[in-house]
Formats: sequence, structure tokens, C-alpha cells
Amino acid sequence: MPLYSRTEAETVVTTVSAQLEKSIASPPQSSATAKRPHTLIITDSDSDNDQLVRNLKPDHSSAFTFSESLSDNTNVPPSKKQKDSHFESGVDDDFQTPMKAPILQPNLLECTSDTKIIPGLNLAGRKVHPMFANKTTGQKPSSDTVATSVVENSVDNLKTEKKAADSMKAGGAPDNNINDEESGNSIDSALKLIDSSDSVASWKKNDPVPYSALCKTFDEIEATTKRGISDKIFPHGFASLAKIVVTICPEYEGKELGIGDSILMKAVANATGRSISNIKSDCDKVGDLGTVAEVSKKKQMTFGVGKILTVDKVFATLKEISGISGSSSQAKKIERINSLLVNCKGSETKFLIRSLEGKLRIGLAEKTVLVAISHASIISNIECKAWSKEKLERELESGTAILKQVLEKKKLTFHPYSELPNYDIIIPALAEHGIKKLHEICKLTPGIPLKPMLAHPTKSLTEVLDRFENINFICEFKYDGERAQIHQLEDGTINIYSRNSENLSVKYPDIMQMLPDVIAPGVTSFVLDCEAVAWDIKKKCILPFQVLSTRKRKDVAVEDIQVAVCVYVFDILYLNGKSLITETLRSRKESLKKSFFEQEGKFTFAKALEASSVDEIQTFLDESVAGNCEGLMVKTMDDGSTYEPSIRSKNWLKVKKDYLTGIGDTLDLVVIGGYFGKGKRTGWYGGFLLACYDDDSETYQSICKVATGLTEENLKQFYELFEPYKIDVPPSYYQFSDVPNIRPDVWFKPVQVWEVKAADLSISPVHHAGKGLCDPSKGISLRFPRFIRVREDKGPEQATNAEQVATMYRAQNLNSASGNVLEDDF
DNA sequence: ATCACATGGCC
DNA sequence: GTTTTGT
DNA sequence: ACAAAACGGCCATGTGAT
Repeated sequence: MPLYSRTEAETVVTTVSAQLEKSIASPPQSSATAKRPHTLIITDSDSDNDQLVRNLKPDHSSAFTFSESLSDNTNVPPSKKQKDSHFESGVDDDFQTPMKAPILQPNLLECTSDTKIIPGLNLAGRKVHPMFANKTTGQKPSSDTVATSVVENSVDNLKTEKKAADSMKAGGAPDNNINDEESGNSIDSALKLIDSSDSVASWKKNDPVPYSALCKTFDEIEATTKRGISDKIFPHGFASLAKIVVTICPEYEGKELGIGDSILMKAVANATGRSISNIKSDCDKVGDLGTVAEVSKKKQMTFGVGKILTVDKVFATLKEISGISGSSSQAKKIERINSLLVNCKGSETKFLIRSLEGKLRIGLAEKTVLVAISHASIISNIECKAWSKEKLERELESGTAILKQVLEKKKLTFHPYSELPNYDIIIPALAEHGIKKLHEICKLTPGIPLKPMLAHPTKSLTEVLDRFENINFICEFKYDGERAQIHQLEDGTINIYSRNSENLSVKYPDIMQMLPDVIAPGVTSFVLDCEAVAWDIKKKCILPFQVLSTRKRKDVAVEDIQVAVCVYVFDILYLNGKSLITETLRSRKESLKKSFFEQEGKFTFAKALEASSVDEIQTFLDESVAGNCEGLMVKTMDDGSTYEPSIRSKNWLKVKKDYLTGIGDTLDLVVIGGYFGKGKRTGWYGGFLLACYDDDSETYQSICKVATGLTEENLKQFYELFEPYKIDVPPSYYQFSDVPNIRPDVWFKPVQVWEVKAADLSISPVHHAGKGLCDPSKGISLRFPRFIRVREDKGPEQATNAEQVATMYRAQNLNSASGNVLEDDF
């Protein structure tokens, strides 16, 4: 799809149409043979296209080149004042104040394409690998325009860049036709391309970055399925990358926006003069509110020329929205959104809405941006830029070459970021010290939550043994609670963080209070990795997750805590001023046992066993399940057992009984309704409502929705399959809660039975399965339901019946009550 | 006051 | 949380 | 192997409506 090869106005129209085509005619890269359920007729009104042309027309009179930007940067030292704003306020303060990540301070956001703000780090976007850019001093250095978002994007150029990256990866010398200026080289052709197309978003050097530039890059990224960094956001340069990060995470200083689909729809309706119900139904068809907004806006007649939105303006408004609360806050928020929407043009509308939704849906998210930051940083690093071709080649050859390391292992940025996930620190540190020293500056710091290590699901015990063949490993109970990362700073401050780096200190005052009692003398600072689990004080046993989740989250006073917790600690990452994450797990466990005492029902070491045989593990697994746990965690003890938060994000294994094929709760359920899919699933049902059969009342009782476990093939197939069985109104023998979240978009006759697997059964506030059998008024639902297969052999009335569901629920709970095996002999 | 709904955050 | 998909 | 994007149940909390 040759985007941006025409005039700007055409391009925008093409882009929109292309997206609609994509979403209607052939969504998720499918073979598009399935008949699409919906059609949408778009009548393009081009009323505001001329504005777009005016706003986005590039400034050809002052073509910008690489060499210029780089030489500009090379010798500009940071002024004292700028340094202050970045480091003294932005870094030092932050180090002292415990914080949640990621946070971006305004001072960072104010880094525009102006190279003086982050000296040495601005990259102009060009298709040629900037590493070789300093060879091109033949280009004219006379412009005041900095094009940071270059959206020209021929297949050739993508290839060229990929090639450059590849040759670097291989450690070989750069391909000649990539960087040389004499042959029909790509800088020339890139510039020619730019010159000959109207597709460069450019702006004056000291002007703020237009939002359109960012959005056009998003368009580019969305148009490709590739994840390659170079191909995607390389052209953006360092400063702009920081902004992408912001725009991707619509959250400011840990404050949420408080904006969801519902308010957004109101805002869109409001801004486009359409009714909410129309917006809603379009959304069902198109599967993306952003696209609906964009199309709606195009259809709308507009008068006058809107303001040009800047990235800074958009972010400032997001920040403003996050601060609005209280009475009539929703109206105020809508008003703020509208103030942006009226000025949005083309895909800006779409991406603004998606940003507010919290999903960009461009196939690129934070991790990839992080890699891009590494790249952008390394190639714009001063020392790198000054390298001669020979030096560059030597660096690439050498085993210790920074470039090579980054490109191959991406470790240099990933690790520091995982240890200290805070862009306000990482980015200025990169700017100041370069990537090589980043790990020295950005280290695990108590008071700043690090990314927790996660576990990979395992399908069988033999798989565990296969993966850890000839390696010492340890099995631990997998407790069903909430991840808790407990920090103590040198000054005695204690903080507790969740798996997603939220501050839980307020939620667990009881833990804060108890903690000093379990710390061994001489321990001054630490970071613990734990699971907080609901604890029955009388029976001295673990309670289910559902109980834990009823705890208050705010204004918690120790006196009125209803649900006690026991902390199960399984790792220590920092002790007495020293990071332990590079130590082996064995050594960390030793430190842990030396530095903390157990206290029954309050603070306990996770039950662990250094097993070796399948039998031993199997027994231990059974014991864990009997003890109200989810299963086992399996971790290497010596080899490669360092705590590696992001690079190997899933270095541990988890074994749950429901993963094991043939084990776990499996139900045969009737499909009674469907929900329109969004995004990747546009045009099909993205989820289904399932029911069990109640013999007594001869009714189908809703039990859960299911959406995972379905392949694209399934989705396509089921869309067609249910077509003839659609009904307008649910029959009287369907029992369900008629609440917005449950009522399906389409009802079906009971014709098909699906096998569904679940981790647990739960008492449900909304579902009706076995209503009255296990709870006087509530029904039963499933935890983590997933589709396994169609039961062609079963008719709807042979589905799992209500009584069976109730029996399964009772069995599950009986099991845990009897199996009170939690005497800790760790 | 009380309820319904939306949202975010756990799993 | 689970799962599928593309790279 | 990894990253991304679909989607699940259930809870507390905040806001708007009754």
C-alpha cells in the first residue's frame, strides 16, 4: 500500500479508506475468504483536506540533512541552566522520593526537536542509518528546519535500513551502498524521495513538534506488521521517542485519566454532532472507536481553520484531564477532550482517541520503544558519532563493541530500565552518560519498584524436566494472592509495590506494621519479592484470592482490617545497600533466611523443595493444591538463576494443575450469545456467552464468557456457523443478568456445546449457573475460562448441568478445607 | 441515602 | 490472568 | 522466544442519577 506517495490530502484520504478497507474487507491478515458481517459506506467529504495540505506541507526551501543536525549537536555542551532542569530537579529529587514508574516530567516533554535541550541526542529522521551520517558532510548545512518525523517510506528504504541493521548485527562492515555519497546512495535517494513527495512533516527548528508528525509515524507503524525497530520508529529521534512513550501510556504521575469507552463515546458524539447510539453501532461495525471518530469527523462540515495541535499540547491536556475529579468531572473531561478533537485532522483524531483508550493498536508498545531508545541513543551518542569508519568497523568486530551488544542483546538499556523503570531518570542519564555507563547510573534503588520476574506456563511435568535437564532447580508453592514487592530504604521508610509498580503501602498497613518484627538485627535496607495471601486467623489457613480482593484499598486503618494477610516471601533482590539480582537464587535464598525471621500467619518463607524426580515434584504439586495454592513455581537454583526482570522476562516456570492436559476443571457449555469483536477481531464475534443446562427448570443459565483459546480459524468459522441461529430476543428459558457487560450483542439458539477449561469456580455476582445451590442467591462462574474444542458429540441438553457445576464448586472447596497442610518446615 | 454504571486494577 | 499470532 | 493484542471474573472506588 503506497502510503504517502501522493499529495498529503490524498494520502490522508487514502489512509482512512485503507484502514476501513482493512477493517472491513480483510482484518487480521486473514485470507479474507470469510464473508464479512458488516458493510460500511463511507462518503468522503474533503472539506478539510485543504487545511491539511496547508498545515502539513513541507518546507522545501530549507531541506534538512543529517550531517547538519549531527554536527550541530556534537559540540553543544549543555548550558548550566538546562542541566539544572534535567538533573537537579528531574533526577536528584526523584531519587529521593519514592515513586511509581513510568513517570515523565514536563521538563522532559519539553524536549522538542531542538537539539539544545538534550544535547547530542537529537536525531533527524532519515532512512539511512544515522550511524553513517557523519560521512555525508557534502550535504548543505544551511537550514533552520528540523524534520524529526519523516514518514516517507518506500519499500526500498525499509529494505535499505534493514540491511544496514543486519550488517551491523553480523558485525560486518557496513554495506557500501548504504552510506556512501558517491554512488546512487540512499541518502540522496531518500532526500530525493522527500523532495519529490509531499509527505514530510516538518517544522521550524525551535517550534514544538506537531501532533500530526507523531500520528503520521503511528500510521506508518500501523501499516506494517514488522516489529523491527529500525523499520518503525528509528526516524523519530531520541526526544520524540520520549514523547511516544508518553502517548502510549495515558497516565500522568500515576494518576489515571478516568476515561473509558463510555465517556469517550460521549465525547466523540459530542464533537462530531452525532448521536451516541450511532457512534456505538458504527463502533460495532468498525471495531475501533478511533477510526469511527476519524470518519465521523471527516463527514462533518467544518468551518475555519483549526489550530495546529502539538505533541506538547496534547500531553498537557492529558495531564490536565488526569487532575480533574469530583462533581461534574466527567463533563469537564469531555470538554477537554473536545478542545483537542476540534483541532484534530486526519489520523490525529484516531490516535488521540486510541491514546485515551490506552491502546494504540499499532503493533508496537513500550518494550519496542525501549529498544528504539537504545538504538537512537547509541547512534546519536557523541563518542559514536565521532568515530571514523575504521574505528566503527573495529568496534563492530570487537566482541565488546557497545553497538554489537545493544543490537544483539538489547541488554544495556533493558536491564537498567527494568531495575529502575523511570524514564525521567533513564533518558537524561542516557543523554548525559551514554548507554555504556547506563547500568552504573540506573541501578536497582529501594523506593523505586523494579519490574518483577514472571513465569512461563508449563504444560506438563516432563516439560519442566526437559527444560531444566541437568540443572539444579527448586520448586516452590505458587500462592494465590497478590504480588508484593517490599522495599525498605536506608532511612527506614517501607514501601510495598504491586506487580505493576503501583504503590500498595496504603492498602497493607498491617504488613508495614508487622515487618519490623521479622527483620534480623543489622539489616538496614532491602527489597523483597513476595506474595500477600489472605489468611484465616482462626483456622490458620490460606484463604482464596477472592477473599483477599475484598480488602479495602484506600484509607485502610489497621484496626478495621477484615481480611488478614500472610506474606509469603520467596526472593530478596537487595540487601543492606547492595543489589543481589546478579547473584544466584541459592545465594539469595541464603541471604533471605539469614536476614528475616518467620512469624506464623504473618511472614513466612514460601514452601520450597529442591526436587529432582517427577514423582517428588508430582507429590509436591498435589500438596500445594491441597494447601489452597495454585501449583508450583520452578526456578533454576545455580546456573542462570540471576534475577533478570525484562530480558528473560519469563525465566521461571509455573505449573498449575489446570495447565496439565487432561487435568483441571473442564466443562461442556452451551453457546447462547456473541459479542462483536474489536481491533484484531473486528467483523467477527470476539467473545461468546456460555451457559450450563439446568435440568430442573429446563433453562440455560449463564456461567461465563469465553474469548481466549479461539484461533482465527475458529472465529471465522463460528461467525458463519451462528449466522442462521441468531435470534432477536433471548428466550424465556435463558437465565442471565441483563446488565450492559453481560447482555450479548447477538443472541443465539442453543445449538452448540463447547468444552471449556477453567482454573477455578467462583461464586458470581452476575452469572446464574447453579443459582441457589452453593449460595442462597448467587450463581457460579469460572476463573480464567478458555475454549478447548467443540463437542460435536453433545447436544445442548447434554451440556454440563447446574447440579454438576455446583458439585464441582463444592469439591474444589472441600478439597482445600481438608488439606490444611501448611505447617512450614522450610 | 441508595442504586447503577464506569473505571482501574488485581488475578 | 490465558491464549494466539507474527517476527 | 518474544512482544503484542485479543479477551476472561471480580472487587473497591468514584460519579451521576434516582
